Amino acid sequence: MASKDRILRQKEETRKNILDAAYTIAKEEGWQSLSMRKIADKIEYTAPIIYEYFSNKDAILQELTLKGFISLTKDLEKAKSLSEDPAEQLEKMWMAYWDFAFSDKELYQVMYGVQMNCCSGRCSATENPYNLFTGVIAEVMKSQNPSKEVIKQKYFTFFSVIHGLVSVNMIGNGLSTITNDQILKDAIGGIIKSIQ
Amino acid sequence: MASKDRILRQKEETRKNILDAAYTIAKEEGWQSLSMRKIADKIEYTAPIIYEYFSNKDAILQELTLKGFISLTKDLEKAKSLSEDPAEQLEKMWMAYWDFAFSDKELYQVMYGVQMNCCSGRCSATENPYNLFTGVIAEVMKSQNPSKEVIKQKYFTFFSVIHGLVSVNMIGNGLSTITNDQILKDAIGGIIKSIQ
DNA sequence: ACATTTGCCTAACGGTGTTAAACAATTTAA
DNA sequence: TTAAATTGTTTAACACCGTTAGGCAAATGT
Repeated sequence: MASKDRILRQKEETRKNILDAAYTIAKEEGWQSLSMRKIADKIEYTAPIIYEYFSNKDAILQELTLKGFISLTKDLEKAKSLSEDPAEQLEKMWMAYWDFAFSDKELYQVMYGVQMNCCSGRCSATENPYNLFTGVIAEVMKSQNPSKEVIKQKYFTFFSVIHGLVSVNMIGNGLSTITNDQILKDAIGGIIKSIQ
Repeated sequence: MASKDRILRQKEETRKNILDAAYTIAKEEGWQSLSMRKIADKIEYTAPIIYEYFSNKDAILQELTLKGFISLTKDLEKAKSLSEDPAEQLEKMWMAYWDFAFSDKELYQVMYGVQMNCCSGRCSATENPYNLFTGVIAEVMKSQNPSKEVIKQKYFTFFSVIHGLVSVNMIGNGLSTITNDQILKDAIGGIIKSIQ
């Protein structure tokens, strides 16, 4: 029966619709006002239907988080491919990270719990950006034969700076875009120089 | 009638009790599970009473935020007083900031919207830490005659690094305390050196 | 003593996430 | 083809949330 396939495709589609609806609502009204009933409304169903696709609301957020990390990883890989020089790669990657945070603001919020209580459980895809960055950092530092621990430490230094800057900007601080750009480039450049 | 005074004192006490109860519940179960009815339970009243002291739940969070900034400011002033050298003052102040974030974790969360949707409206006390820090930064950089804008920028560089590191640690990252301390001291030291 | 204010509570409204039960439609079996 | 079983979907409900309105009882003022 080929109709089975069609039904399966349809099921997959509603699943996708639920995720899309959730993300759309979050973009339009913020995560705070996202509700199961609103999602149901948007996909033209009633709320309990959603529970046949996701075990609860948190599972929806978790799946969006996963999608976010996949998307971010793609951006980072693309940025890396723009250069051959590790130091340049690193700079471009963090810039891509920064761009991601603001072009997919709500996704970033749910991924890192900015201004919202995100799902605690972490998926394995979380580690993809980590692996990408530490790989390039290792390349930049290779003349120093750094330990895994040192690389990890350097990564978190980078991450703290960028994530801090992102958070501060999402909460709203009264800094101009130009100033932010300068802080960002200064910080990234500074750390890269310090590890070379 | 001196009984008026007693009643006024009692009213002030319940107000304080509400704030204390809210903070206690947040510490015990997290901000997410804080509810008006739980607060009422803890102070042995029913929920509507709270609205005679605070216009709504957000007002409670806002007042706790205010208390947080006052407390943080006090810590920063104390740290500053430990040294006469501006650069040293700056280091000690950021260390105090770090300590505050973890000894009053929930307060920090509500102040800066980490893992929760904090109240958007900012009180004037928010600017107290800002003024303290920029004052000392200006002192450190005084030989360069920096503009207000530059000082602001340097402040936000500091802030981003520290707040980023704090956020990352509150979300949970798998870094040891020692590593964090090292990153923190490296970062603070690095920035101070870069502005001297 | 009565009238008024005050303190506090119960009940309710509209919302939330989530579950159970009922109904309708479709597929399967006889 | 008709009866049975399965699937899709909805309605109703539960327990909770923030918040408001109304009423009761005690304390206060006159």
